[in-house]
Amino acid sequence: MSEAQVTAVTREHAGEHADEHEAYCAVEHQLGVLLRRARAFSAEMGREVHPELEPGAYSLLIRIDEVVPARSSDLTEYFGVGKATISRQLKVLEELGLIEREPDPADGRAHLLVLTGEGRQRLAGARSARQERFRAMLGTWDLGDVELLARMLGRFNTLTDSWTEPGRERGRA
Amino acid sequence: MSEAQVTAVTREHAGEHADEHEAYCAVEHQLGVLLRRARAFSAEMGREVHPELEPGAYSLLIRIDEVVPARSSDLTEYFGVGKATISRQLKVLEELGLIEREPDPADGRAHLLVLTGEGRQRLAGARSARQERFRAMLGTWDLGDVELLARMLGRFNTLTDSWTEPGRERGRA
DNA sequence: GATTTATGGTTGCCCAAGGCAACTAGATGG
DNA sequence: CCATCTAGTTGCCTTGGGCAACCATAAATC
Repeated sequence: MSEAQVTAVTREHAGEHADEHEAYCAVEHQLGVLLRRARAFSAEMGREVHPELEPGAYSLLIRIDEVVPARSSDLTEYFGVGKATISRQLKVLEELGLIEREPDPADGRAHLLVLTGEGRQRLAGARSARQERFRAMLGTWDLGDVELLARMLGRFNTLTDSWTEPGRERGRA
Repeated sequence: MSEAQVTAVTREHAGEHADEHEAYCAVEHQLGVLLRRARAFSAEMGREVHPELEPGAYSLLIRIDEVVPARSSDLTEYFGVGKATISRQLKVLEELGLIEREPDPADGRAHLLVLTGEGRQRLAGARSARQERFRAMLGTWDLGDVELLARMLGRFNTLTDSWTEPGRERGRA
């Protein structure tokens, strides 16, 4: 059993009361650090992947590849950012020839997003390069812990997609 | 035992081989989403805390409070961002009367950072407001899982502080 | 002790990500 | 036909942050 789990299980049988506050505190703290480093981190990743592929582009491509055919609004919802941002980034991706935007036959306002061959190729390259970086970082971890981290992040993310809808454009109230 | 742990432990006894790739992939994916949402998240937090206290300021104050007396370079190292950024943000905090910068008696170049009474007060307010938000989000989780999330994030963060030193100013090579 | 080099911080200039608002164009419903 | 709604685009703004140049002090070397 991995380091993290042992500690967790131990604590679970201890005082579940005063610990709560401390636990929120700890999450808040670690998340604070992570988010502060977010940019540097993304940049670090992005740079090694492909200079032409800017940091933000990558996750966008991933998503477009995952859900075909994607629509702009899907992406805004998924990432919890405004459609303006997505629109601009898509424009760049299109100019780089990584995606194509064909008009949605079912809805004249919308566009369907697909990766071009070039896009798919670059994505594959970027993906493996990134995964290499992740392996380099997480390689010393227990496999279970890596999976655990992914799962915890995933669960946290689902929390945030609830409150991502209201307010400040995005879901547009 | 919490949901997350059960799954992890189960998998740990399954195929530890092909899973590795998948695990890195998953971390990468979830982290991508999280980082994309980072801004919105911080903003959301910051706004409710105190309008006068901008999002980024909070974590800075926390750190300054934690390690007294703090020096600018401590903060740059801790957050993994350049000293320029920190310097600017400190200036704002000083103007808001939340911190004071007194010259370091031991080193004429450096400044020692301390929270003012006002700063300490605002920080306390902000802190509890934020924790309230975290409770609202994580409240449905098992206590063990909250602690686990904090721990996993913490471990991940320690990974990144290794590679935060080289390159792009920060550690200045 | 004077000169070089290193270090802590500040500032100017730039970029990227994102929000908001105003707008266009197609869709829907009266 | 007109009103309203919705998908995207674009202009303008703010934040966070990097880089480089710079200043002042410290250390090191001669």
